[in-house]
Amino acid sequence: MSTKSRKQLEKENRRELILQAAETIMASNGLHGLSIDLIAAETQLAKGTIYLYFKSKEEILSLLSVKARTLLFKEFQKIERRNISNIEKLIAVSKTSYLFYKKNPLYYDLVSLYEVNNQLTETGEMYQSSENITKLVSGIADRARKDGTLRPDVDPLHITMLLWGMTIGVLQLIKVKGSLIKQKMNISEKELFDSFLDTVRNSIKK
Amino acid sequence: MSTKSRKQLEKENRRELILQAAETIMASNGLHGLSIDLIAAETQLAKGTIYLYFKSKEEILSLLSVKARTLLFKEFQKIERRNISNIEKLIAVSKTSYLFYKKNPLYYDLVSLYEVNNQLTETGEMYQSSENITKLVSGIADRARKDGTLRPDVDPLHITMLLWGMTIGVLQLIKVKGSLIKQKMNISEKELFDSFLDTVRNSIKK
Amino acid sequence: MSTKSRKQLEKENRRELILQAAETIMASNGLHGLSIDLIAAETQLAKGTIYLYFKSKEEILSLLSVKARTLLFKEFQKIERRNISNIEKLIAVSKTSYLFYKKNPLYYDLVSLYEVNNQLTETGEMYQSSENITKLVSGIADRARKDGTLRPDVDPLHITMLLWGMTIGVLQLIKVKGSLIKQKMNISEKELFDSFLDTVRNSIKK
Amino acid sequence: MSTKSRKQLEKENRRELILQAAETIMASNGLHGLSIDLIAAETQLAKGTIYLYFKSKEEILSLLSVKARTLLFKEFQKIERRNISNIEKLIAVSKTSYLFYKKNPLYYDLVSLYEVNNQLTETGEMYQSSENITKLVSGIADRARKDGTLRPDVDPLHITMLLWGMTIGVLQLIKVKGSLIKQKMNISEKELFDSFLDTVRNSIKK
DNA sequence: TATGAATGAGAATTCATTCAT
DNA sequence: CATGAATGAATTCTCATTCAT
Repeated sequence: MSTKSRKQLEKENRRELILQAAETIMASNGLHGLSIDLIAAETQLAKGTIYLYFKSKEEILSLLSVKARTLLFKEFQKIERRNISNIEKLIAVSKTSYLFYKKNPLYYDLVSLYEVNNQLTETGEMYQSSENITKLVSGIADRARKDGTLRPDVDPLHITMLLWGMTIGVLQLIKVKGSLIKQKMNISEKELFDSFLDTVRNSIKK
Repeated sequence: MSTKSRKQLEKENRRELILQAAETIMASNGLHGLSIDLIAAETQLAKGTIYLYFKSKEEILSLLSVKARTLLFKEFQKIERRNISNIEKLIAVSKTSYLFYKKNPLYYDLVSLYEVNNQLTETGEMYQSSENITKLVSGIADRARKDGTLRPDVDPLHITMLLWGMTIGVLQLIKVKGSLIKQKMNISEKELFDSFLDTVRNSIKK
Repeated sequence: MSTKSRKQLEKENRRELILQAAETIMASNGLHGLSIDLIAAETQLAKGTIYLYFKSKEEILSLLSVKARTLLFKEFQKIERRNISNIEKLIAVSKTSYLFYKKNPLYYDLVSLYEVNNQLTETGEMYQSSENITKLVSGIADRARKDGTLRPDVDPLHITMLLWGMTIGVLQLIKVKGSLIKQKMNISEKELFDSFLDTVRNSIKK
Repeated sequence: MSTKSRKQLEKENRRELILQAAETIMASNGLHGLSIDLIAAETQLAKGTIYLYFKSKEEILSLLSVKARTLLFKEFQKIERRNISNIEKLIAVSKTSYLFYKKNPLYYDLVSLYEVNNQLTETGEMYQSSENITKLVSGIADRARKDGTLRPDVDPLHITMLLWGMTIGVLQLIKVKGSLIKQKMNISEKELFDSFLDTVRNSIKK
């Protein structure tokens, strides 16, 4: 489809290399532990070189955030192809988010970074990646409404947003307090999240 | 119970003074706008003095977070005294969180700071303040279970944690994306949050 | 006189292209707004290529300074052809400098750059362009001396240098403080410069 | 008059130390050769310490510029007390500038820094120091007008500004081209400047 | 010749924390 | 207890110049 010159490809490789390094660093230092110095050290590149490929640190974060959302989006697309009811697809959106978080904690952080931090300004691309997810989920919700599996008093667009918000919130809870909950209440992450899914199901299923 | 010496009391006054200053600063500069320099300026104390009362900037944030939770806890206590069904009290927990967020954005940020940021380590006091809320809410949930207004398949402890997680998540969503949602989907904050309350109600009411 | 090979000519074209680009950039960004990166972008040449034609950024500035002086020199040549007394021609040198400054602020900056900044080292070519102006002006001064219109106690060579120095100084004053002078003292640029011309006339006219 | 606490004095000493260091550096590296790093090295202070005393590098430059102007101003004040005609006092302003430049080339650069560079914004203090000089000189010019020694067609305010501009210009010329002029034209700095003084005298003396 | 990726030494500024007084 | 001067590592970003291809 796209015929890229060798130059172009090499450039993209470098970008990818740098993004990889940024991921590695964030994976061990946390989102806020990223600095250009560390990226330079990790990639064995000069500091200035980083700026040949990205115009600012924020751009790097942005792109990783988009990447993470895109990956999540792809997971969501797989749901669409499953042979389950639309209402179960909605539930699957939450479930998939959970699995995504378990598999890629860093990516999950990146997805929620811009959901949680209102200092940063979303770029067009970021907005787009967010929009894609919204559209996909609201599509499912619409169909669930039409096939009568969604409670009639639930607005498809509202539940789309709420599902996202609630899921992010519960995952944060698990992430930050998970071990405490396990220890003090003897509730495992898995159990708690399953309860969440039941809760959601109860609230939206006709 | 505890007989505090004059010194002890003075020490606590100073601590209070410093915390107040920190609040004032954050109220106008945002959570990230807090610095020890600014606290020193605001309190007219020397920078070193701050460190006599608090071992780090993080401790100050911790304590304010505790304070914020305590305030929220007090709001929750008022719910207990209301003449509504236990199930409605559970809903009221979410609703109260929303009102609290609208009234005290700073406190709300402080409450969620440690829910959202896993770099920071919770102190015993912080844990306690969190525990208080949990106990209060789970108490309501237990009673709702006993009086039969809570769905029998909903675990009171589970729903306690989930309610908290979901609420925080939806409030974050509103906070960060609220204006976008209004603009693109023409859904007001209030509407969305009301939908959330309905959603919760649907999912827990027998 | 000089028979240049095609290569030589092409090389000169490239140099010219680069110098043009530098001018364009400085015209919109100011003298300090020039960078090799921008020149490369403007010329569509690679950064390294610039260094094949000029050994440093400083050389480019030097040459533009020469060009600017050459342009000024040409303006001065027109004075020679005018049908006015030699003493008035000397005054016209200052006047012309003012008009040149108003018309080409960038060129004027370039002319004075090396008059004002002693970090930079003048090249032979730069010296020559400066020399040309000096010779032209001192020629006028000599003739003014011979035809008796120049005060006899004024050394032609001295006044040549001084006229240049004073003019540059007054133009700098106008450039940097012009608006302040207008505002605080209500003296317009034009008025001030006319006073300067009168001052000069007074001091050199017999 | 002013009773300063020991603290205050020490603080001022530190500021003075830093300013001294800045001067030393600029004296050897030129005005543009100043950096916070170098100041830190020269003073044996940490970089951050510099910022305890000055809010920015620009403030340091500003203050040195003010200092230089103030020194020059003091020299000008001595002129007022001399027993010479007002017209000769005006000439003495130029002469004094020359001597000041010869004695303190760096200070001279600092005085002209803001006369020559329109990037920088003058602070109130800077403006004041400039104003002081202007007032002093225009006072002399006014008196020269009143006692009839100033040409009646010369506006005192105009000549005040022009004298300053012309002097700066001629000193720049001497500074940048002085050795060249000596070499090529065999005119010494001193001679040239004396010619300048004659020129000024011719133009303003009745 | 031409390229342009890579360099890396700066640059200014911030700020939590320490420690001698 | 109280001070506040001092620290210095960290941070982001720039840009003239070089050099392998």
